Amino acid sequence: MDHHVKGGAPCNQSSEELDEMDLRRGPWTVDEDFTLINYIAHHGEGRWNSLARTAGLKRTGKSCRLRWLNYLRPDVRRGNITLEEQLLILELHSRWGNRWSKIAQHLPGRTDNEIKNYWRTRVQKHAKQLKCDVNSKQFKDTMRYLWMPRLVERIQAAAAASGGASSTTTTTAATASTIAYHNQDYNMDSIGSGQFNMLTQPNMNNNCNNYGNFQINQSSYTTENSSTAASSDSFGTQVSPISDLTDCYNYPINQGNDNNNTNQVYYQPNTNQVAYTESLISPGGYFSQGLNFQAMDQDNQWMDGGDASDNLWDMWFLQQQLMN
DNA sequence: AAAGTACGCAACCGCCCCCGG
DNA sequence: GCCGGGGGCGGTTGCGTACTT
Repeated sequence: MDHHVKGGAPCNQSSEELDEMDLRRGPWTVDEDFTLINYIAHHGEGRWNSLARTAGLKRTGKSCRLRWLNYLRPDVRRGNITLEEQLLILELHSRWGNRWSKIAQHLPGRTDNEIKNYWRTRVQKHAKQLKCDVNSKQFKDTMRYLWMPRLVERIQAAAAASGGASSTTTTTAATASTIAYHNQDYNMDSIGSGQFNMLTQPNMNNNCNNYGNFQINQSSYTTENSSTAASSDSFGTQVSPISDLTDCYNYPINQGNDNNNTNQVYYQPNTNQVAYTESLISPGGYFSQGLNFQAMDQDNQWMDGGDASDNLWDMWFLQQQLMN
């Protein structure tokens, strides 16, 4: 698609100027991407307005910057938000609110835009379903006491299922949790490092599936034998690349992240061993309110792909918790 | 099969801050 | 101190696609 939309002047430029300069808006073409990449490869980034002019791009500097940062950067990661990343986003958002760029700094390769989109499309959706404000204490408590512990359970379960983790699903309360987050090396064999190598592929998921190696060294969560957590991840040994908050209460697992736009240009990320350590969990533990998730797991397939009645039950339960 | 709806996400917009002249 | 350009950030929009009826 080749939009050539006019109107809506960017900063400091009138629409007449835009017309005069024949600036383009809308989706970027492969040629434009290539031009931008090559220019930055030779001249570096920054001074975006002059960059756009010098490179011959009929785009605003802001548009170039955004395209580069959110899409073309070699180390940018897009696609499935892992369970670990979801947990991080929830935690960091509870700390900082809508400070997307700040949150993004703690998720290597993720952009503020993607995190913001995730929050709006996933988290806010659930707040809406629960008929409460996303900024309300009730909703924050729901995240803290329901969703985040479940995410941790699933992370642990996935790690245990993979056979490479020493953690168990039975843990005791501890003072703090330290989560080490390591990127795996990306396969650069086919593309050669240090250059901008373009490859067109239907999606990037293959590059992301094994991305997270999320270790929970200590846990504040008391989950005990969570059979559901172990079985809820239909993707077996991997930390599910396809998941979101929906399956925290029996909504069908989102099969989104289609990224099937074969016209787009993707890059193999070349992030190498980006280590992240963050003390995430507050000493009090998420289960301080004594919610019996195990019982819910067994009786109601908590977080699993239940049927409609399960959904209703879970919604009812959540609302009861919010009432308390 | 077609129409309607919901969803995900790339891109844009406007505001703001910083910094150099 | 003022001004203008560059850049960052959060909010919003609109399109393509998946899903539902």
